[in-house]
Order: sequence, then structure tokens, then C-alpha cells
Amino acid sequence: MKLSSQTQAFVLHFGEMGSRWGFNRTVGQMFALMTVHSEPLNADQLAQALKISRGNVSMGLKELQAWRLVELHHQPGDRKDYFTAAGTIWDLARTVFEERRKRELDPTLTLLRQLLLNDPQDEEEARAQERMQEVYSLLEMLDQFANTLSKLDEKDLLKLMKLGSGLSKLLELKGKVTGGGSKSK
Amino acid sequence: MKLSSQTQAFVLHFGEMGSRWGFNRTVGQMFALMTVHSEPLNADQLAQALKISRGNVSMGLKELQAWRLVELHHQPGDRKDYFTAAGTIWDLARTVFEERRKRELDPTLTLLRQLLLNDPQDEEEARAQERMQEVYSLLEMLDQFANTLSKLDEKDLLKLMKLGSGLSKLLELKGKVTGGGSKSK
DNA sequence: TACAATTTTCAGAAATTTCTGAAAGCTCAA
DNA sequence: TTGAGCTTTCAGAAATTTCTGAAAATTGTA
Repeated sequence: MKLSSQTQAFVLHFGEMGSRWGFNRTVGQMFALMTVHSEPLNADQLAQALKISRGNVSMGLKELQAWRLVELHHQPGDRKDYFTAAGTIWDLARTVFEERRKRELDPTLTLLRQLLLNDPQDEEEARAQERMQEVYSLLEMLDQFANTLSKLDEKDLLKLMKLGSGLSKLLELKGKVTGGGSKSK
Repeated sequence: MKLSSQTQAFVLHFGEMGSRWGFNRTVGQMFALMTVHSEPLNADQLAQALKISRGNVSMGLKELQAWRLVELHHQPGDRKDYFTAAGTIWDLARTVFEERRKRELDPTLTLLRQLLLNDPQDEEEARAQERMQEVYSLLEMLDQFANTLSKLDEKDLLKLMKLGSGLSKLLELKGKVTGGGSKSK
């Protein structure tokens, strides 16, 4: 399989960006290729197109499955596994968003909950705990907000993201209209 | 300077998480320490507290300055540079958010704009470009949304993040109340 | 059951990133 | 202008991550 120079560039770029997005170069490349390629691809095709070893492809696919970013298919009369990117671009973005939340926020929230259980032993420790509490509150809220966003359907998400400066206007309305409605807990 | 076991744990954790947040272990540790420590710290104190070399501290501080996460101070009669985390926890979170947007989104948007200028040479390339266009549209919107969020003041951000399920209710109101108001371009 | 096709695993190699520490560079008071 | 005190730089070392490829495991078919 020969990649067009467009696809080549796209794939290489996603490889470079991979580490910033939470996966390594070849995983990024594999994901990019499956995203733009309309047909399902098997491991040999991936290895050949990206010029990487068969073993590396196997590991990469495992990783992408852990991220829930790929889908397994089978072709009749062919024992090979074929893969595609899982769902629409929106689905993919949502999945990346959720997985990153899980990986970047949850472990820290867990640790901070732990640490904040202990009583501070001196002044300096008390001050440190205050700051940790602030970090915790903020991350906790961010986590819940991310969770709320994840649950919105595509229509609402689109609406929200397109609001622009309308967002703060809408926030002003909050309560005024519904009479203090959603007290969310 | 001796770190309490609390602070020690916090610092080590931020070191581990560092790579997921966009910086390396020692940079994460330095940032964590400055975040919980109330007093400004100089390079020697950082090196000693974290048991890392003076040179590494210097590089780390440079990195944290590039992220705009630390602030330089001077003590009267002392030629050393002293550093603190730049601003409140909210300020810091906002800065990390903005920097990450810049690093994770901008390069990809730039590349995709480039690639989409070219005319597709065949069917497969046309299909690939369609997908790239979808990726572009989504990332572009995300970028603008992130930008909108960055501009909200703390009060509004808090309000938004606390909405929970109230968010979709509020979105339903959009337009109905203001009479189609903010058409945002 | 036997075996051919395929995938997975994993030890070691290669590549990349991070860290150290000595030397070079700055800056300011005298 | 000198030199003490401090910071930065950067070549090479150390640590970590990623990748390869051969061997082991798995799976479906005859």
C-alpha cells in the first residue's frame, strides 16, 4: 500500500504530536492512518505502510484497543484481523477526551484525597495542605465538568462550542429565567 | 530544607504525572514544590530539596518560565533568584490550559490548513481529505471553545463548571429567551 | 490431532530523553 | 577592572522509552 504525500504528511505529523496526546510515535501514526483510510487495515498493511515491525504493530494495536480507538473487523474467507478507527471523528474525539481525563486527572484526585485525610503536623504543613486542598477542589470540579461535557449529545456540544461570547451572556441568564432552577446538589 | 512526607508524596506524584501533563519529571517536581511551598525558593534550595543537580534546576526553571508558571523575586541584600508559582491555583490552571492548547492544537491546525489547500489527485485522496477536513473542523471549533473558556472570569467559569445537568437545560433556553440573540458571526 | 496462518510476547538493541557537573558567562560591588 | 557570587550552557553519561525480530502461543480448518 502506497500512501499519498498528503496522507504521509498527516501520518507523520500525528506521529510527532503523539507524545503530546498521550501515545508514542508509532501508535500516533497507526491511529492517523486508520483515521484517514476508508478501508479496514490489517497488521501487515500497517507495518508495511508505516515501515515498522510486525511486533510493534501488534503492541500498537493493543494500545489503541486499550484507548478504545479502534474496531476489529473480519473479511469473509480471511483469517487476518482488520481494523478501523472506531466511529466518527466526533466519537474519536470524545473517546480521546474521556481517556485523557481518566489518565490525567483520576490518579491525582485519588492521591490528593489520601493526603488530605492526614492532620497537618506543623504550620508549614498546614499551609501546604491548604494549597493541596485548592488544587484538589479545582481538579475535582474540572473532572466533573469534563464528565458533564462527555454526556452532552453532539447537537448540544456543537451549540455550546459555537456560543463564543454568547456563553457569558447565557450564563448571566442562569437562574434569572428559570427562577433559580438547577441547584445541582 | 526538609520536606514533610505529605509534600514529598505530592512532589513525587507530580513528577510521575509530569509527562502526561507536558513536562518531564523534575520540572513537574519543581512546579509541585513551588505550588505548595509558601516562601519563594532559590535554585540551590530546589536542587537540595529534590536531590537533583544545579544544572537541571536551571534548565527546569527555564522551562517553567517558558510555560509562564513561575515568577521571579528578589530578596533585599541577596543576589540569588527566588521563584514562586505564578499566581493563584486558578491562575496556574488557566496558564497550563492555555499553554497546552497552544502546544497540542495549534501545530496540527496549521498543518491541516496547509494540506487542505491541495487538490486531491484521486478517489482515495479525496476521501482522505474529507476526513482531514472533519478533523480540522472539529479541532478548530475546540480551539475556539478553549479560547472562549480562557476569557471567562473566575466567577463565570465556576458557574459554568458547576452547572452539571443544568447545562443542557440552559442550552435549550438558548435563543428562546433572547429571541435568537447571539448569532456569533 | 496435525498444521498452517496469524497474533502476541518479550529479551535485547536502538533511539530518545533526561540528568550531571564542570566550564563558561554574567553581573555587581568595591 | 577585578573577582566573588550566581546562573547558564552543553558534552557526555545515565535512564527511560520504543522498536525489532525470533520464538511461543493461539486459532481455525481439514
